[in-house]
Amino acid sequence: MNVSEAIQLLKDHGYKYTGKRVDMLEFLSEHDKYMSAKEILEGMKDTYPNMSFDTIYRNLALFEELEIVETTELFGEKHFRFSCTHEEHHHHFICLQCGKTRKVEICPMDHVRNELQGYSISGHKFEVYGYCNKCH
Amino acid sequence: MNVSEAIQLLKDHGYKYTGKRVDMLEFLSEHDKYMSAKEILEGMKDTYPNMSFDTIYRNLALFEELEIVETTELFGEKHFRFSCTHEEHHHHFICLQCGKTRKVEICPMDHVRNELQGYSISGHKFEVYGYCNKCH
DNA sequence: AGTTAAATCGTAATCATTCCTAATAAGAGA
DNA sequence: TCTCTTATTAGGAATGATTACGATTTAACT
Ligand SMILES: [Mn+2]
Ligand SMILES: [Mn+2]
Ligand SMILES: [Zn+2]
Ligand SMILES: [Zn+2]
Repeated sequence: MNVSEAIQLLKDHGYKYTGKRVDMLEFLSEHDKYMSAKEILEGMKDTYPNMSFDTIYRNLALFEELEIVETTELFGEKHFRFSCTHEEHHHHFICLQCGKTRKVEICPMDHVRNELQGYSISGHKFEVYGYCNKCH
Repeated sequence: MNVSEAIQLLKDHGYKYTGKRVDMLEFLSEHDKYMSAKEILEGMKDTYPNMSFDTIYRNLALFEELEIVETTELFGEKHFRFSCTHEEHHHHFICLQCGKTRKVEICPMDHVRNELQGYSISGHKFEVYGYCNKCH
């Protein structure tokens, strides 16, 4: 996933092309980290000083629906990052200080499916928490 | 972990023995599932019709601190279940309909530590979501 | 340029969780 | 058992993230 692909995805689904959406997508794609709605709004302040929280949340929800972003819960708040879905399925180490992520290649699901035969599996989450070199 | 051990743990840390705490612990230990604060309050209604949300949240926070319960985020709300810490480290399949859990023995961390050398790892989460036999 | 529906702003409402204060009760000691 | 101290609790207010809403603006199409 990159910004152009994301914009095309929006168009394909009949959504409009707006400067605010492009800015959000660019901001997200430039940061390899999980960010809260507030942080993302903050990042828009330069170009769009009066951008509304409603716009942030509505667009993030849309991005999530189209799998343009992936989300997780950190410190009781929803956090968002640009999707890694172009790459092969993987998970993340997440720095609890700065939110930065690092790929973790191992996915435990391959081994788990045997263990859970007969269950209807719809998803899974695997995240490693800690502190990156800069924040340690 | 069982109810007696949990009560002893509270005493050891200088906390008082109250009927409400015992009831919460028993209710939690009787249910092998993740529950919200509201569900737990609801479960207390028979014996303590006027129990306050503050009491629920305060005691749950205390239980969490003493590792009597373990928590996760489901549907945007914090959920709690009686701890499995007496057993060897493991993870859970969680039914998104009824909250029931099932042990998953595999823990991916053994394989991951090599991948993340140099990082300071403080925790991890691995959960499998889906629907149990009854809810499927 | 005109039309239409989506997008946005600003603000109000919602909902889970936390905070606060006065009243209550557990535990320790006399 | 009585008293004292301090933790615990109820009830309601406050907080903070997220969602909903009506009025206005704007992208996309003709
Ligand atoms: Mn990634
Ligand atoms: Mn378990
Ligand atoms: Zn996986
Ligand atoms: Zn593990």
